[in-house]
Amino acid sequence: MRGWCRDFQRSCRAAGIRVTAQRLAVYEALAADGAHPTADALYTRLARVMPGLSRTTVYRVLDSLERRGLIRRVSSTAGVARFDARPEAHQHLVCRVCGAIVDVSLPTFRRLGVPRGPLPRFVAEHVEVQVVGRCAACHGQDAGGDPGTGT
Amino acid sequence: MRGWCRDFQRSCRAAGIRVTAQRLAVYEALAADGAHPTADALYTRLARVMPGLSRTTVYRVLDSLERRGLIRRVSSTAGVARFDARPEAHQHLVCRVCGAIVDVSLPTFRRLGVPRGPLPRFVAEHVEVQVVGRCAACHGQDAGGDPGTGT
DNA sequence: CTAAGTGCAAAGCATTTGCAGGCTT
DNA sequence: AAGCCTGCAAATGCTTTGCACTTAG
Repeated sequence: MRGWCRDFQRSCRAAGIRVTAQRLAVYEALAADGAHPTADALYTRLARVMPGLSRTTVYRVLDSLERRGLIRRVSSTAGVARFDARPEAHQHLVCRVCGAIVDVSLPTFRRLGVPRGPLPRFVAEHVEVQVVGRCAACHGQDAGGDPGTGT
Repeated sequence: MRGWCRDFQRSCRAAGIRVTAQRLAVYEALAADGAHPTADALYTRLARVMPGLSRTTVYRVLDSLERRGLIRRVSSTAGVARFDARPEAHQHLVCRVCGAIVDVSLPTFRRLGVPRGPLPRFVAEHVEVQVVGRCAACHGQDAGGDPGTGT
């Protein structure tokens, strides 16, 4: 219940960025949320406990952490950015209607790493696997609506 | 050089949507472009040959085709929507800096289909595999800039 | 004929940027 | 002390919506 904090501070120093209350807060909130929150979701949650926090800062913090590889921006079919602090390899179920993202661990993909073959002028960093479809709430529609909350 | 047209018309009828000049044009332009163009890129290209075409229409056409499954919205880490008309299974190299998407065919993933295991209240439609990293133009930066054009 | 599709202009959100302080190092 | 970070407000950029007209079926 305290380890992540020291680890995170170490990571920040190693990455050459300063340890600020905002970075700590955003990282903790993200790590505690398994639903791949959006920047705005994190802001809303944090603003309650950290008045004065700016939405801009949340965006900037997420951006800087992603640049140093401390968190990931998960790719999605919806237009809003979603983030992930979980380092372990896992796959995503993404609903093409409401954009919800759920973690899964599919044995078939579990041990597939970054392909070692010659990639055309490209530096591979990691592989993302997404099962695209429709979640329970969105089953029935073809797409376009927003029946689920996506959380 | 004419087959796609009749096939597309048939698909539209089967999907219950009308065959219009705009739909034909957008679909043809998308199918002819291997770079996973954005809605705006398609609009710009088409506006030259089809004056009066509206950007709104391009968005709406892409949306309706995606809803019926005639094309796909490819998931990406960047904020702009990119589309794909290629039905064959393939994987994507996505640059996390400039958002460029390149097709690849990785033997390891080639024959991996939608997992048949019990997915938690989810209707799986297809699987997407992305190798995230940095393209040649963006190598050197950590992220954030826009050195490449992404096309 | 009639409902789906289109164009235009304006609105809507998510995200970014400029600038003046504030706080980590 | 120096410069990275933050907050605020305004700007940007992609995408959607309202409305009246057009056109495929």
